[in-house]
Amino acid sequence: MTEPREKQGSNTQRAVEQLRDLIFSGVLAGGSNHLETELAEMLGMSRTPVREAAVLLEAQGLLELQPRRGVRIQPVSVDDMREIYEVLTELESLAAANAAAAGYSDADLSGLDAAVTAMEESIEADDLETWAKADEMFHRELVRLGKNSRVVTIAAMMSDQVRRARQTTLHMRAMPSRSNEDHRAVLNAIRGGDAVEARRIHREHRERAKNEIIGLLEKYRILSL
Amino acid sequence: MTEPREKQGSNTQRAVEQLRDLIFSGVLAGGSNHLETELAEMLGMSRTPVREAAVLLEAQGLLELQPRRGVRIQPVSVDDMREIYEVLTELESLAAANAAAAGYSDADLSGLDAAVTAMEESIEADDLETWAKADEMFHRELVRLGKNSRVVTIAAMMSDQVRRARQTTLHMRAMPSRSNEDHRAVLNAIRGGDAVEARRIHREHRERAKNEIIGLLEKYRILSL
DNA sequence: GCACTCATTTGCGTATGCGTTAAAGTTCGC
DNA sequence: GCGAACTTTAACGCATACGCAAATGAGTGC
Repeated sequence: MTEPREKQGSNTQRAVEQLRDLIFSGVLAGGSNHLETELAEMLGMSRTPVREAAVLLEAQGLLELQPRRGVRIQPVSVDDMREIYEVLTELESLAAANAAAAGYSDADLSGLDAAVTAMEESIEADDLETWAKADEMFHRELVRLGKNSRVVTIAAMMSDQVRRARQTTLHMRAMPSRSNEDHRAVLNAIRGGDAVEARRIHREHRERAKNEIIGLLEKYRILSL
Repeated sequence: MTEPREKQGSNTQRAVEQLRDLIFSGVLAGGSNHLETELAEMLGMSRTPVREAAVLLEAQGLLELQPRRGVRIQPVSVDDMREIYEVLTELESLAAANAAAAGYSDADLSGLDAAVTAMEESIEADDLETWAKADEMFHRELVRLGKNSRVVTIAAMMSDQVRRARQTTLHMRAMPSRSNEDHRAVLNAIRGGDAVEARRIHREHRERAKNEIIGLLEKYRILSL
């Protein structure tokens, strides 16, 4: 349940990072199979650390080890998306409620505020890429403020599982004005110490986000990513 | 995010199972350190599969790999318990609501019913061990009925993290009559298709369970397990 | 007695090679 | 031509060994 060990420079750690990058970017496509030896060559190291990285990434739900068929990159179907968003909705809403109950000062909430502001600016500038980064920052900061390290870890895991799909669909979506109103409203509820309202708003926000991305996948007949 | 690979009889799989048993039973005590070589000897295999098992169990939050200090069994503090129960409460309540909305038949709910009945019987018989098993079965079946595989996996992980503590405190607690009334009420709400009620009852049930076990730890000055 | 330096020990991350076995390919019979 | 049986190939799980570096212990000087 820990983050990958902070083994600065170990080959396993490097393999984890590089494999993640390859998975999120789609270079290693959802559903594709790759032998351990192939990946070891790709990453320029022996099979042992690659295998160890794969075990870890399997536990994170990003891939599946299939003996004699190699490492299968876990595709994410529409149903997977539903599941993932369901978990995120529950746990982030909990975090929002906890954050509201925590009595944070304005300084404590500056990270959230900065993310919302960055999103507002990127919407004005029509810059979806920057918006996406700020969006991610908002959600990460939100769960951090909820002060449950397990929620932080699980939410990160779920976000990772859905990352490729979000990246792939980013430019298919409308400019997320409504989304950011929600973010601002959640932040205000937290600032005002209203746990019930923070939870409610965030839940509705996440439900909308789920429906939007699933709607895109269905519209464009994307069965899985 | 997958269950450990179903590699029947592989040393890694065996190591995972045996280490889990040792951890849950307290033989490998929370906070204790064990070298990979020591564990390899204990399990009668070479270090490679032991290390692979440890990587996996680290990802499940049961232990931590500390270079040169070995494998540290993750102790569970009162704060950890709070976190774990918070996650379980959210996700199981979601599962209860989903199960209620799913329109299950009586046959579909027979597993839940059997668990509740077994608990009632073991309460009559003053048999806490049997009650604990039935309790676990109830919770597992509940999340299964919620039909979100990720919730199933996360809930299992959280339950594992708290397993030693529950086992250790089992005989310190009162006979759980109220607990089982809750179980019966949740089942009835699910049977009646009332998602809001199922969620509410289960949430209160889990809150009570959390407060009870934490109360025990604090009463007996048990700082961590 | 304490702090510093150097030498030794040892634990781990990794590379390599071997044995097992599943999968792929080939051959033969109908 | 198709299916079954046999053979070959190769991927993986694992054991072993090696090199690196962190930790420990010993010795010396103040």
